[in-house]
Amino acid sequence: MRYWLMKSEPSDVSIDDLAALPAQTVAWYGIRNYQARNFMRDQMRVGDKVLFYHSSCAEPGIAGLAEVSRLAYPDETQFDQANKYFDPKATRETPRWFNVDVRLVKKTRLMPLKEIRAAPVLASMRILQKGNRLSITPVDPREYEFIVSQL
DNA sequence: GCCAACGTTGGC
DNA sequence: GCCAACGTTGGC
Repeated sequence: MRYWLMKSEPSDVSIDDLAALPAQTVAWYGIRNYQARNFMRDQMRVGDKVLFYHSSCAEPGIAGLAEVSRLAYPDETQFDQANKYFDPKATRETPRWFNVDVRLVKKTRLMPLKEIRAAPVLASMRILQKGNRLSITPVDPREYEFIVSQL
């Protein structure tokens, strides 16, 4: 089993939005970065643990725990001309983008980015590295356990 | 809104 | 295959 940190803009899908969705589950649509896509398509398995992270907002940080509830499948938004994630180069026969489903495990207190940054155990997390923009990153089991212990 | 960092695109 | 230009991310 693997551990991940997945960023979501709360103005798009917040932890409360996730809690309000049917089955508290969301398709992680709209990923248009190959490295992040490959993590979902090639490495994520049902049951993998997810840190749900709020980004691009007033209080960035970890907002809850979630898990992968469905293996990667083609991202519907790439086929929808009206969608901002539409990709003219993608076809049903050869989809380019994939997403998993993510289900809420529980909403937690918000663990702010500042607090993550202040913890020596977490110093090597991808999210803290300069210039990191990847919206999906692997998390070390030790890092995951530490974070859960702080929530 | 600013801006550093990075990924992607496309002309050559 | 190089690399300049451009677009995006995301904290501040």
